[in-house]
Amino acid sequence: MVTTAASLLEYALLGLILQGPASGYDLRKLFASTPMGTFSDSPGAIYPALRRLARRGWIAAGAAARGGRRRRLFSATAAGRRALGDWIGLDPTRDDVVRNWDALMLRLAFMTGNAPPARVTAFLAALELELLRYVAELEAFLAASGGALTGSGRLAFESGLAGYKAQALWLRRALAPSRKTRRAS
Amino acid sequence: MVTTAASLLEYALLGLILQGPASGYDLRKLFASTPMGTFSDSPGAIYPALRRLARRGWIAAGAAARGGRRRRLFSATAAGRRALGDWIGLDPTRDDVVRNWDALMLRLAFMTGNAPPARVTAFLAALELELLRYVAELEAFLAASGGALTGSGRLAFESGLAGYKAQALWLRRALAPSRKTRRAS
DNA sequence: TCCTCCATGTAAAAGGTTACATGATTTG
DNA sequence: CAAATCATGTAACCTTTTACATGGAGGA
Repeated sequence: MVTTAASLLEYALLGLILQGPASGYDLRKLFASTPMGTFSDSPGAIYPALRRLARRGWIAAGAAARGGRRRRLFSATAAGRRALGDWIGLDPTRDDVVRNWDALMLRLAFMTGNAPPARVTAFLAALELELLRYVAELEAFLAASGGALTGSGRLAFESGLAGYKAQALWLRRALAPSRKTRRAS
Repeated sequence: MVTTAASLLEYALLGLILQGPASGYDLRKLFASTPMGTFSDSPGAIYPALRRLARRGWIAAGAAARGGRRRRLFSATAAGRRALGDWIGLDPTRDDVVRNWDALMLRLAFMTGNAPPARVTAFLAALELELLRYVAELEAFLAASGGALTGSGRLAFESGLAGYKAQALWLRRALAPSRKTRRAS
């Protein structure tokens, strides 16, 4: 069964709710006060997204009434857990690397606890492959037509390249333990 | 006069057209075959965006008919040049760093040729300030509640941090020449 | 009581994605 | 001539942004 994909915000909300029931307001605060701040904390995005998740049957609202204050606590359903698992199971593509890096990192962030531990290293290894391929592409571009880059244009390009290379280094470090294990075994 | 902001895609198109007249197809090919590939090359995005730019008076379509093939060549207007200059003149904010890094790099890329050379170093210096501030925030978060980060969650966080640190390093390198000059003067 | 924060929502507008449509022109 | 490519577009759908709206709870 292939469930149609949800938006990145929806997956972010689903993943957070899977770590424990939460209200829309809780989630907004989370986005406003943690490194998850890359997501918008605007109610006009979050409440409709929660409703969509509920309509899909991935989360469900429980009656709260704790303390008397009006609050809608959402919990994840079994279908929700499965949906996140499916999403996490997607392999990184070139397009992910170029245009959806955020989605890759969100999938990674939610892996522990929602997928078998081996999934993490498999994901990282596949990501390293795609990333190194793309870095090679960028360097080929630089070699071929880098001379045409003007002053600040070149700077911007170098910023991008430096960013991708830093991720490659991070990946090598993150994969080092598992590689050592494999070599030793 | 404050012109209302345009979308990032619109600024990308405007900046490219400022470097020389281009058709929608030219721009699509550019997005499909260069590191500008972070932008979508879908006609459903580009052609409407070009029409919006034309309606604003930032670009204008010239009759082409070169070779007989049907092509609409767009050229930038004086108003377009001014609009891009205004946009480039915006200083980097925290929000830019956290959620609009792409826009920052696009502004930087278009600076040479569309703004006085001093603008580049001023921009980079302001960016360095915001970036270092944000990196400090992230490290404070790690120190305060980093223990709560689960396995793969921690990895994702570290990836982000590594990325920002790499940009900080890139910025220091990019600013090194101008700092040396200032020290010497 | 007044103000602030908690908490949830709605409505309009705009932009992008996806998919489809259409013709002209090279190229094999 | 057929197929691929050039070149431009349109329409439906979905999500996000922005701004506004509402009402209860708690503190000064």
